[in-house]
Amino acid sequence: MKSENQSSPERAEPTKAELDILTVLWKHGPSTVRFVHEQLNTFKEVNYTTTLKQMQLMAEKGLLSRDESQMKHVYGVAEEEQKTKSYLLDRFVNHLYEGSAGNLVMQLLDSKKASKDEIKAIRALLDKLDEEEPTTQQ
Amino acid sequence: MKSENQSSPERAEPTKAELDILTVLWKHGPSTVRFVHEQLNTFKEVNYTTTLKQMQLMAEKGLLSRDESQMKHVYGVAEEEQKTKSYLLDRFVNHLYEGSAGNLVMQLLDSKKASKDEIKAIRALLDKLDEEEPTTQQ
DNA sequence: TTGATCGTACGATTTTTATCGTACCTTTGA
DNA sequence: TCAAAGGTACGATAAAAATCGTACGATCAA
Repeated sequence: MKSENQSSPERAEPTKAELDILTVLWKHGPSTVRFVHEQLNTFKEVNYTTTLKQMQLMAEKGLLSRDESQMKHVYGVAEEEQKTKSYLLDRFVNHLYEGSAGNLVMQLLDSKKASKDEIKAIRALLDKLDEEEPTTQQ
Repeated sequence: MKSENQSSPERAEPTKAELDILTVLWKHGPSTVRFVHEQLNTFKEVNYTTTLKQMQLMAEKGLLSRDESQMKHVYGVAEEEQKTKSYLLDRFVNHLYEGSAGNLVMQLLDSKKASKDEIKAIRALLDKLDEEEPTTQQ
């Protein structure tokens, strides 16, 4: 069984180190500490117990859930990847772009951070949005 | 051998409190500590000397520049607003969207964070990009 | 059965960020 | 001229985040 801890009305902004761990779990799915630790060490140096402690703390905070039915506990993210990212994106937009997603995108496109294919994909998405919902919010 | 800290030349990721200050300066241009402090206090409580110290530190770090020809020093951002934002955006995209601006935009549009007008503006920008530079980077 | 290995738990400590108290200088106006 | 008001400087401290050392339980192969 997963340990439940579903109380997250108050959401915490993941710290840097936490985000690194979340990233690994998003990419690989539920994993052991050992595995996460190895992944982290491909780009930074940390002691095993540091990773362990970090993940324990995160589980406690409700950022991760864990299956402790085996000795090697398996940790997974507590919330949908998209949900969390969406939240972070929201904060980002609010802080840096006065809440205007358009402003952000414009800078993104303007500074050529998007590749051609990406631009194409974006346009396609725009079209799709356009036709499926003539009446949007706001 | 782990890759040593090589990320970027020397740019520091502004912390939360620092970002608040930058935001004020971006919005109002070069200002005195007093003014910034008052702005900050419209949405959070901080002591005057806290703001002062923070700004001094930021100046020391190179995030702000200051004109001390008057007793009331005037602080301004050391770097273009867009340049800094662009940097932050870049980090954000890299961390959360595997460097794919397209992914970010898609989520942005998908989760309806962009208003109709914004979408329109984005499309216009796309068109402009498209015609002016058939040969893009990357 | 036993010791090497691998796992978790968790208290301390270090490092980084944020905040504040206080000293002391300048300006101003009564 | 002098005290109040408002400015900077800066050391200390608090709070938050990150790291590590060590204890100790389980597993497993010899």
